[in-house]
Amino acid sequence: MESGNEHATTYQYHAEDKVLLAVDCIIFGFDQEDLKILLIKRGFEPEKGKWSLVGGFLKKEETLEDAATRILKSYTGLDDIYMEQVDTFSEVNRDPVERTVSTAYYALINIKEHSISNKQFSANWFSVSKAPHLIFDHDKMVQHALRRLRNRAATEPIGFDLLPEKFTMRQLQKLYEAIWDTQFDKRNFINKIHAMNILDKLAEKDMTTSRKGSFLYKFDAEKSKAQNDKSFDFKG
Amino acid sequence: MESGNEHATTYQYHAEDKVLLAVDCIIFGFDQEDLKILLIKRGFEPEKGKWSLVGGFLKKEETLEDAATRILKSYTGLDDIYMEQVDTFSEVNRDPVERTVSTAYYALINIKEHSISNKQFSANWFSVSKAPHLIFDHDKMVQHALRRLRNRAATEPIGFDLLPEKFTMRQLQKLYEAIWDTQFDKRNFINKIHAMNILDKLAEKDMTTSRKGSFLYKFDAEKSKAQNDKSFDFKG
DNA sequence: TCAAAAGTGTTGACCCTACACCCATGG
DNA sequence: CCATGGGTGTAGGGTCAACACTTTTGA
Repeated sequence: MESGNEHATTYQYHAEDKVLLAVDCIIFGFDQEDLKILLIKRGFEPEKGKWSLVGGFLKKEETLEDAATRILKSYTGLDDIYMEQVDTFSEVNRDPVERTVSTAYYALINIKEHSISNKQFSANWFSVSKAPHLIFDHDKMVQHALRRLRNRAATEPIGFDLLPEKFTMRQLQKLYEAIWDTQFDKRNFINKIHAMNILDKLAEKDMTTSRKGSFLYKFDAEKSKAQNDKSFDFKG
Repeated sequence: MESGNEHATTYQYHAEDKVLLAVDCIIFGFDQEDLKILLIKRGFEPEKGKWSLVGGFLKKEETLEDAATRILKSYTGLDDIYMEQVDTFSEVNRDPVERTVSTAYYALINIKEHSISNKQFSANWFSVSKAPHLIFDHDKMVQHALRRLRNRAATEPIGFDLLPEKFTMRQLQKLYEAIWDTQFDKRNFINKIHAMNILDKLAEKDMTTSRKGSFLYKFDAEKSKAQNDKSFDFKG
């Protein structure tokens, strides 16, 4: 139901207030070590030069998802990034220039496999824990997105595409540790992952990080699908 | 970050498209038996006379939360209902009249303790499982809200205020069964609830449903607070 | 031969599930 | 005395967390 002149029986949408609708993109990235977030330097007043999320305004003929995709690409060159909605922020004065409601989207990507081809806006990765303060309510948005990400990581095998195609258990563990900002016992971690039965262990080893070398694994989409109904439940 | 004329260094928000922003309220209620949802009859074209969620447009000077509260009150008389955001729906043609983006909010209330004082819009409770088809994308909104509600019920002691102040285990079980649309074993249910340690068992019995009578319980806010950190985890 | 990372199993505690019978009472 | 709903306990299996030592090999 949408109504305006409440309780009227004849109705004209055009009597209603219209507002600016924006999207802001919280792009998390992983670089085999830290959970990072992508920020750009705001190119106009107010708050020109400050670090900010990638964001922009919704156009009349696109969905919020489309807007997020378009805007992300236009500021960074990042393409084909699937984002999920986080929340919509509507504090009246969240943007000092003009009433703007903003819907936040997030994604988690592999830093190495996506290049920031547009350098114009100084797009840059920051450790989540060391990121600068952001403009407006963007810090709050990041917090919400982080919560959402963790929820997600707890219930679905998220993030195997953040790693190289072949990865070591150690790398996978680092990813989960970065997402949860904590440490896991490696034996328990491996057991948990094994129990999920969604990986293939390869014969190859990665020799770059130790003399002994560590076995490589691959995410197995088939297996994962087979496990789909069984509830995935990774608790930090 | 909000931008419009992308990549411009001087910037005027007013060049941007503005759209109508609506809120739709998914009000779940419980009547000691079924999980219900509150619908009203749409009073204007298009889809006049069809069942619809309670909804309306955001005004410039209010937050979405405020709008949800105002609109819910204006159509039903319901007051003091705390709603949570579900999602924002932005399909370009979701409303055939005009481009409208809508943010859905939900709440869970005790039907008996809140009266629908405004009869003008035929506000009516429907069993979630037997509700009529709704206009626009409202069915989808309800599905999202239901998912959110279950998530919530799984991780927090939700819904004790849906029951009378004093309630029986049987009633509480019915509530959880309604939310999850399933059946629980009563012994296991009681054990689980006891383990949470958030209820007081009273000396009184409710004699209305059986000859033996069943003990009444009360939600104990103190205890609940004490358990707060410990993770609550109710799995259907 | 040593340093550095990889790999590996077990035990105890707890939790969850499945399951069936007696109790109290009003009629 | 009986029909109805209320109440109760346990045993077995599975899961989780805690925990320390051995292996490999390049330098």
